[in-house]
Order: sequence, then C-alpha cells, then structure tokens
Amino acid sequence: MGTTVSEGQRRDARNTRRRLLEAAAALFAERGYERATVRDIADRAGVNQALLFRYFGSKGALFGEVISHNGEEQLRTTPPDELLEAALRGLLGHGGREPGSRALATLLRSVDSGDEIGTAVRAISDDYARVLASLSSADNHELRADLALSWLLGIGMMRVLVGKEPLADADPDEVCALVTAALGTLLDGLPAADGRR
Amino acid sequence: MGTTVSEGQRRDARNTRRRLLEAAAALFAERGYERATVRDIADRAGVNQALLFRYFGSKGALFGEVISHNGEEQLRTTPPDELLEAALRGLLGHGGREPGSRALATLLRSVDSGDEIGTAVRAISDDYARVLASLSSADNHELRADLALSWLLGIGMMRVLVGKEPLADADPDEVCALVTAALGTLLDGLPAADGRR
DNA sequence: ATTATCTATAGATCTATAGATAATGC
DNA sequence: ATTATCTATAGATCTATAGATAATGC
Repeated sequence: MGTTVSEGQRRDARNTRRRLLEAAAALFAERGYERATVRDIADRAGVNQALLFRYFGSKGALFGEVISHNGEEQLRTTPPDELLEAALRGLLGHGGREPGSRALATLLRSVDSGDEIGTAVRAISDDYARVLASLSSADNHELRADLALSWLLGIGMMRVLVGKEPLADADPDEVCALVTAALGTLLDGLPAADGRR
Repeated sequence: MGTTVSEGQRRDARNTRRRLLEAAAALFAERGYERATVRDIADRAGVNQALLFRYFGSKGALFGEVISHNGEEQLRTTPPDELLEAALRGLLGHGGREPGSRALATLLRSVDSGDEIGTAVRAISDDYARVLASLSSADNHELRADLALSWLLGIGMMRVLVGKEPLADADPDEVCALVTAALGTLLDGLPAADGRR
C-alpha cells in the first residue's frame, strides 16, 4: 500500500528521489540487495515503484549510489585509528541511525548478488582496507588489512545473519576488547612470527 | 539438457539419490543455496528435476542433508587442534575434492536464505564452534571460539565472494601463518588483556 | 505389476517498460 | 505545456506437483 504522495506530500522530484535513497539504504541494510525488492523500497518511500526506475535507471544503480555514499561517509568522518572499532560497532549494533555505520552491514548482506553488485562491494571494501593498511608498517600490510576487515565482516555474519550464540547476544564491549587485542598484534607491524622470508 | 539416465545408466533409485546428493553438494558449495536451482542440480546429476522432490521432498531438505553430512565428515576426521587450519585451508582452496572441506564454503554462501536454511547453518556452526571452544580454557571460551570461526568465514567471504585483492590471490600458507598466530593468543586461554571484571 | 523416470504446467515471484493520468507553473 | 506519478503488463525466473510413460522383476 504505502502512503501515496497525494496524501500530504506535494509533488517534488528531488524530494521523491531522496526518499527513495533513504528507503533503499534502510532496506538494503536490513535485507541485502536481493531480498529488498523494488516494490518494498518504493512502498517504504511512499512512492510508486515505477519512479525508482525513472530516477535511478535500475535497482543495481540505486544500490551503487547507496553503498558508496554510506561508506564514504563513515570513512570521511572517522579517524583511521578509530576505524576498526567504529566499523565493528556499526556491525555489532544493528546498524544505527547514522548512514555511515550501515555501510558494512549492507555490504555483508549483498555480497554474492551478481557482477554489478560485486563491483560496488569490492570498491567499498578497497576503500576500507586502504585506510586499515595505513595503520601497519609490515611489508604485507595490505594483506593484514584485508584479514582485519575480513574478521569484522565475519563477526557481522555470524552475529547478525547466522545468529550464532553466544556471539549473537554478546556484549559489544566484550567482543570489541577481544578483537582489538588480537588485531593489534596483526596490524601493528611486527613481522609475522614465521612469515615467508 | 543433461545426459538422461537412458544413456548408459540402468534404473536404480539408490544410485540416482546418491548422484543427486553429490551434485547438490557441489552446486551448493559453488553457488550457495538460492543460486543453485533444482534444475541445475538435477541436470548435473543427469536425472530429471522431478526426481529431486521424489527423493528428498524439497530443496531445503536436500540442503540440510548435504551440509550436515559434509560438516560432520570434517569434524569426525580432523583432530580438534588441527581443525582451525584444516577449516581455513578448506575455505582458501576453492573447496577441494573431499566433501568435508566444502562444508564451510557451503555455509558461507547459504547464510541468509530463509528460516529452514538458517537452522541448518546454525546447527553446523554450533558443531564447529564446540570443537574450537574445547581448545581454550578461558572463562569466555565459547565466545572466543565463535570469534575464531567468524574470522575463518569472513576470510572466505572476502577472498571467494568479494574477490578482494591482495587477499583473493594470496598464498594460503601466508594467510594461514598470520591467522593462526593471531588466533593462537585468542584461543590459548590467556585472560583478555582488559576484559570485563 | 511395480516403480523409476519424464512431461507439462500451476502458481508465485521479480525487474523493467510503455503509455495513461493528473498536478503543477506559465 | 510540462513533467511527476500511476496503471497495467511483458517477460523471465523458480519450486513443486499431478499424472503420463517406460523400464525392470516376477
């Protein structure tokens, strides 16, 4: 159903576009790319489903705009040495109000949704990993950053998607403490204990 | 098309059932639950798609049989203190020949595919985590085990699903060395550096 | 005769588009 | 007159089932 524009809203293309973007951001974060249908998004925005195609061309293009916007927002507003914890907390809380914190949750649920989506997901992963890599001085710091990012996403997956206990209901502070302790030694640039020489 | 049974195969319900199971194991590991269609599975098995429902009832029931069988095989044949590395290598190689090593890859691609699938995924996650938890003597060893398992799955996700470089093409030995070093301190039972008291 | 296998199709989705309708700005 | 919005539907999937066909065992 979804309240139509005629109830209370004036016609306003820009506003409609913005409402679609916000509804899409929320639904992609909650359900991932494939399970958030264009009809659900349009209903949540209170507009007709055909307008989504008018303003964004395709569902995939809308997704690209949502995820890159949210990711760039978190990266822009978070100091590099706080990114690890901020991103993890964004995943541990169900994705708070601020759009930035929903970026990785969206990524998490939308991996494996076709080529176009994969490209967008890989791009935003690169952005996060680049910042994390800057924290380490090891020669393989890019790989270490990928592994750190992998852990965050894996934790999100087990907690939110799988619902594995006790992780699913664990205190975010306790999780954070364990993870940052273990990742500290990974990123701080000590040479790998027995790495390839 | 898929070679039909009339070409070379005798009629044999048991054999047909087994072929369907093997085809399903391969396709679920490659594509996950949703993208592996019943028609693809039947074609790969060389039998008609209707037989899948005759022998397994539904696609979801077939999935449950596949994942629990493969998971239990790896858990039964791997000593607990080698499980971490074995599971990780199963994810790093594209899922080798042995069915056991494909269990986590299948899990990875099939999370978030509805209630029935979620239940099967949670069950097999519990089995893995229980073994990992036995390696630690910390008071929160179950949570630590969940975090270790999360890392493995996250790495699989970034490497196989996202295709993030340099992780995607990294040497499995190098990845293994970094991960086991960092996880060693997590699981070996030292109290968390600043854990909640 | 029994039963393994196949054909055909119901019924439920989903994205995307073409074209009709109706609210705004001049 | 312009253009934001809506209606209706094409076209592509997918799971599941009912009932027909054909290979086996007695």
